[in-house]
Amino acid sequence: MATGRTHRPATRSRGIPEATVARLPLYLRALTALSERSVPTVSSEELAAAAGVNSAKLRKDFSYLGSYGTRGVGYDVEYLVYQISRELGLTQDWPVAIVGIGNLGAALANYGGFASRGFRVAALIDADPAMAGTPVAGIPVQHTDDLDRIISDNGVSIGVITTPPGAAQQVCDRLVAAGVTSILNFAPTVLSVPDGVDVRKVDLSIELQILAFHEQRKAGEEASADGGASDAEAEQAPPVRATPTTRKGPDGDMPAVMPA
Amino acid sequence: MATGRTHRPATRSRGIPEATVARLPLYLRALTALSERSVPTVSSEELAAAAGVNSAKLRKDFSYLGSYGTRGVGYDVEYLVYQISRELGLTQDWPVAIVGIGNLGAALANYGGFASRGFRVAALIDADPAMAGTPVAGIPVQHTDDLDRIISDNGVSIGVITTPPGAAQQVCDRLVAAGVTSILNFAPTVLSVPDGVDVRKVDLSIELQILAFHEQRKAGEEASADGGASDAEAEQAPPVRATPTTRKGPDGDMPAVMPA
DNA sequence: CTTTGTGAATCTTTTCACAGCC
DNA sequence: GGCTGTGAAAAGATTCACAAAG
Repeated sequence: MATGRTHRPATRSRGIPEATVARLPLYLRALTALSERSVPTVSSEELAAAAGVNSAKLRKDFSYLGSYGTRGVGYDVEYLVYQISRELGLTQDWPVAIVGIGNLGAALANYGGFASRGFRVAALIDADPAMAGTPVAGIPVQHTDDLDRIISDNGVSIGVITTPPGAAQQVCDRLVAAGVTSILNFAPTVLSVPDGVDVRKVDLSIELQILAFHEQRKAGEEASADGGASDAEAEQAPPVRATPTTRKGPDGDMPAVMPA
Repeated sequence: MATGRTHRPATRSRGIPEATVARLPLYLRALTALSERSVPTVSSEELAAAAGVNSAKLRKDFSYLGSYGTRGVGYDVEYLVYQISRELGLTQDWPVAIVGIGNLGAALANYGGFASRGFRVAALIDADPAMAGTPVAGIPVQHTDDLDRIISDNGVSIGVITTPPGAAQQVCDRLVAAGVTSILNFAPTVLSVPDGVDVRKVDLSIELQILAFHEQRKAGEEASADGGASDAEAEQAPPVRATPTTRKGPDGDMPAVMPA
């Protein structure tokens, strides 16, 4: 949902579809669970169920990585864990810096599942001088002034932004200038970055709004069932358009023209 | 990325594509910013830039809602804010319950942008009896035993799960039994829910893994440029497959057969 | 002249269904 | 017999490009 950037116009490198990449972590999680239970092999059907997808999709996804299964048997769990980990680049260590140590930043720093898979919180950075030195999750917070040096010294290439929205773009620019090429943005802002930098966003508010959309549908569905254009639903006086021309909202439109 | 469930086989109701729905909150945010700056109208080009998409996509998206623009002029900001809000169901109040008040749950409870758009934290629920009564973000934490009653009393239809992964499915089941039909899941677990319930997930670890994938590509690209199968990269001894048959990983495969 | 709204073309993703292999 | 791997078909999303409207 986020990036789509290709930092080189979709060169015919080893092309794994983006949708597939986004599911590999899911498979990996399911496989890790099986591995811990010492399950030796798993079928596409079983694994798909554990990952919450259908088996055809899973098989197609795996086919982009190579032929790692055995017909009539399934997939070797350990082998597949290794292959997917390698494909995702998790056989190496990724130092990560979190910028903006408020409630959310601190929560992420404390989050266990973070370190579990190759990711290591290498630095915490905040603009508040009062926080400098205070340890959060055992890691001392450092001041933004030193951002550049902190990034270089730790070889950070992945940055996590948990600042207030107003500071996000500036922080982003500084991270990029310091050499960060992947950013996970929790601030509700659209970040603009140069080509070659990937941004993914996580936005609570957006997720809730998407849920609200569907929720509303469900509520409306109970009442409908006849195809008629139902009566109004305008609880508050909606704003009137500047030029009240021919609008054609498919249904539930503004209730006729209203005086301002 | 998350739901895909249709709780009725994609009935020809007012069909707005899922991809469009996922972008509406983005447009709304950009529009709200314009509204606050009292900008009266905006072109698809400008708005698209502010939302971080291209203008053709934006126009197509809006076309599903109806014809709300004026040719040669653009879109009326206030009018569009209202229309999108209504479409997303944000003209009504959505009481939300957060279950699992650890670091993350508390951070979300404190998160400002939460309340801003129709969402209201109606209840905080945790399994730890010691937390009961303690206020977090001004809201007293209640015990899981009362989950059922809390959900009904507050008319909650959207639940947020921030429990440890082991508890997530159970909490989910209880929420659904109590009447919740939309769930935002922060726990790294695949939730199974009955038809008619929507689940969206937010997973930090997955996002980082996707970034790592692309990051790895970038690093590899510098070195390559010749099409040759490069030499190994196996830092650790990888697991050997049970039946070491003909695998054909497209490149960077396991370094020949190894004795266990 | 400017900018929307939208068919048509293109690209991506998912699903189907079955040949091929164990 | 069971299960993977994959072409081919279908569905969905994005982009193009331009007629229609102001």
